[in-house]
Amino acid sequence: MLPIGTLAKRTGTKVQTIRYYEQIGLLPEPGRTEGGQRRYGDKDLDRLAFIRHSRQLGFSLEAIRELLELSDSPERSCAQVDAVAHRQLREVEARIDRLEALRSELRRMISECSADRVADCRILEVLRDHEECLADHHATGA
Amino acid sequence: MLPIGTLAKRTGTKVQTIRYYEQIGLLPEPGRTEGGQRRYGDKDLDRLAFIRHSRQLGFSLEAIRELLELSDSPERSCAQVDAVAHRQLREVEARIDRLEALRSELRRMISECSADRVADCRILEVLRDHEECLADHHATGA
DNA sequence: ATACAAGCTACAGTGGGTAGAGGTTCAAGA
DNA sequence: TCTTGAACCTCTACCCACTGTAGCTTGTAT
Repeated sequence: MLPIGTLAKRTGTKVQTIRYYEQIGLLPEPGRTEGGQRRYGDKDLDRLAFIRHSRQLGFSLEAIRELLELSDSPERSCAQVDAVAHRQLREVEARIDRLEALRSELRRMISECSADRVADCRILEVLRDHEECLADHHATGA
Repeated sequence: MLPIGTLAKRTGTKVQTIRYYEQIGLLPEPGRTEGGQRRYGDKDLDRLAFIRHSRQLGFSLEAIRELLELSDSPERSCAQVDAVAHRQLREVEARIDRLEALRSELRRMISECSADRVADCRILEVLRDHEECLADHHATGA
């Protein structure tokens, strides 16, 4: 039975994060010692590893919750798993598109500025006047 | 003199966001009517437009604060403005790189799964076992 | 005079954690 | 067995950039 610090090291997770996952119901409440310290088994290790790997691939905790539930019913069709993964892929692709648009805007802006003084700086001018605002008014994921 | 709702519409900002910008000192405290309602002038409109354009390009509020300060001293060299813009460009490029890595991982994962049942699902398997974890343990910007 | 849209303040919540205060427990060495 | 000290515990607040709500007040048009 592993204490929380060991679980943390093995999975590359912070101790607080593990407790946070427990708090939001992503990890089950583990057993405790008489003194009240958490003790984990291999199943917990696997589950946490699953969560961390999924996070590394950009899945939200809600999506991970869904994947974990699905993986608990091994006889079901995996179409739903596929759907979650595709959704994630689409989200990543959308973020890339958005960031690539930003990148070219920034590059253009920077390349146009050859001024010395702030008063003539093209960068600031673009930021002030920026006519062709980017399509939407959403956040940029900054 | 414009009330806050008009300013909001003209700049594509929510009313609460304008009050938030004021609260954190990004917008100056405007004049008020006798009854206590905010009234804005053209300078405020310009400043808010600058902020929104910069946000659309992904600049953080801290970076915007810096840009606004710089643009208040028109005789200074614009090298610092350039530096802020370049820093932003590098951040965007880094995020793109990261997301492109995620995208290919996701694509590979999805393409490998041709199972019917959750029990044989390659996607879940990859999430469980994912050996070659991506380089770092940072957040993904999700 | 009245109706009602639009304004006001203050506080809570989002996602995904992270940091710290202040106290307790576990395990190893003497 | 005692003592040390690292690791654990709970609870709370903080990060970013907003967004939403409750409950009230003000401005404006008719």
